[in-house]
Amino acid sequence: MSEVKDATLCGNCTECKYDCCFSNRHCGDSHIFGLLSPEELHSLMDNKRQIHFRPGETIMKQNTPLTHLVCIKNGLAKVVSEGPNGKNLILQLIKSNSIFTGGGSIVDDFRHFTVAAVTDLDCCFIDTSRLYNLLTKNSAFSIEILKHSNSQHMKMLGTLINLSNKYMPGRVADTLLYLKNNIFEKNPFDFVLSKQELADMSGMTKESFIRSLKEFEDSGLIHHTRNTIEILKEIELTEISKNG
Amino acid sequence: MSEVKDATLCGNCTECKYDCCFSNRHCGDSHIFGLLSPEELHSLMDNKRQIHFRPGETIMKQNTPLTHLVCIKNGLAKVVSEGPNGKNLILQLIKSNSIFTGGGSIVDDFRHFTVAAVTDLDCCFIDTSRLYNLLTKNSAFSIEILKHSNSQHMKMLGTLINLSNKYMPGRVADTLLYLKNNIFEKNPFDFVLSKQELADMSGMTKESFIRSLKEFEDSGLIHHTRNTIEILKEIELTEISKNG
DNA sequence: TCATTTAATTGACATTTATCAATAAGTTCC
DNA sequence: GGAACTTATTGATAAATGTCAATTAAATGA
Repeated sequence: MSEVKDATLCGNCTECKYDCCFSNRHCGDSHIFGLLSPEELHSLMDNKRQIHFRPGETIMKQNTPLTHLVCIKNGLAKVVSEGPNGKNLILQLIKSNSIFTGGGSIVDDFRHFTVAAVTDLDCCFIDTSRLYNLLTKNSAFSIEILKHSNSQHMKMLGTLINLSNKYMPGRVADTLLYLKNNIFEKNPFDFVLSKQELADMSGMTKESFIRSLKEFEDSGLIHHTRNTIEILKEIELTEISKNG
Repeated sequence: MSEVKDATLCGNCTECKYDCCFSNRHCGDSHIFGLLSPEELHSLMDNKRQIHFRPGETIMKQNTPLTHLVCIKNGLAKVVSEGPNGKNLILQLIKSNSIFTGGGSIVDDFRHFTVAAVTDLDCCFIDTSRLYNLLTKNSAFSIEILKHSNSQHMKMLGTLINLSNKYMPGRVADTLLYLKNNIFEKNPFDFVLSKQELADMSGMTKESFIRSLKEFEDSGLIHHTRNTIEILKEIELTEISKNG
């Protein structure tokens, strides 16, 4: 983890014009930061720092105090719930231009998840107390934050309900479709994730994941090499996902 | 489902003094409604109606449009995710004086869960558009709503992570401790829930739940009759819950 | 009260999934 | 290029859990 050159510090607004949250004024699909006035935005971004992470590095650690939100400029991150007995569950992946609030914000102010870099990644940290301060001042902004928060949790619940309702093939199908349609958005796609990580996304052991993948390959539903997966029969795969 | 006498309609503020959300001005542990001015509260409760439900009746049905929030005055409700293949998962129970927003509010405005009465139950419905209207006007209120929303989801995620990380004995132990400490708050406790429902809370079949319960009985951890459960060794049970 | 229905329990068995061990393939570093 | 290490794969087996059928107990309603 290494800090980037001074220019990324928002000393004044002209300089940070090209900075992630400021330049395009949104994170992900919800245009959260677009609702702020230049002054408000400045107050939020004032002491923001952009940090680079290497693959595998931890960005936020579960159970530590939640003092900052993270805003991902580019790269891919994973949200992991570290269970007892070393059982990890990857709840979601976070792409470029996304803000991640971490769920516990406002409630108990500690992190319920670990967030780690999957690829090389640049992100910035936003002081939660500055954010909370804005919530009282700009209601359109706070509604957008509420919306973002609810949206995140609904997605996460979707994942988790899938995990507890479906057998392995359904869960693997879910993971593959999620990777293709939501994360990499092409087919075939290269994946940076290890088989262990894919298994952690699917709530199973890596051995089981590999076996399931092999069955899909044998049935002609997918084609995979070491680092790429191609979905050949998406409809059938969707059907498997539905039926659990 | 039957509507109660006119007095519960908030025609004017004097009359609804004893009504759930108005009289004590809070729902559950977060004093959400206490942050509203009398006028704001009135605008929210204006067309509120209190409805009685019989055990088993559906209060909100999954996948229907989310037009109202529900505020439970007394009785016990269950929040159910209805999965494919008829597999239900009870995500949480809701006690008296709780507001339930249903998660999808503001985001997609349809219900992601079914809510059903477990016992006889009185609740009132609050128009979401009126609530959203207040969000823009009263920032303290909207922050409290955000807090409540986050809190709900964190609890739900806790449940679901338990479900996907633990083996059956751990999940059953969780359910028993949850019932004792969070819902009925006494020991032994009578439970109104069927074994099927307890199994749905624990993410397993009723047969598996019963077997697990029997093992706990044989080990002297609990004592249970048809409709009551007594936790005899809470520390051991907590240990089982932790170890999965 | 008895007949009918529903819920709870038990047992035998099949299926799903994890675990452990062994091997193969790829990476890294010198 | 090769040793040391990590990751991926496969197989054999055990453990966890679900399914199905049979039985018992309780609740309901005429």
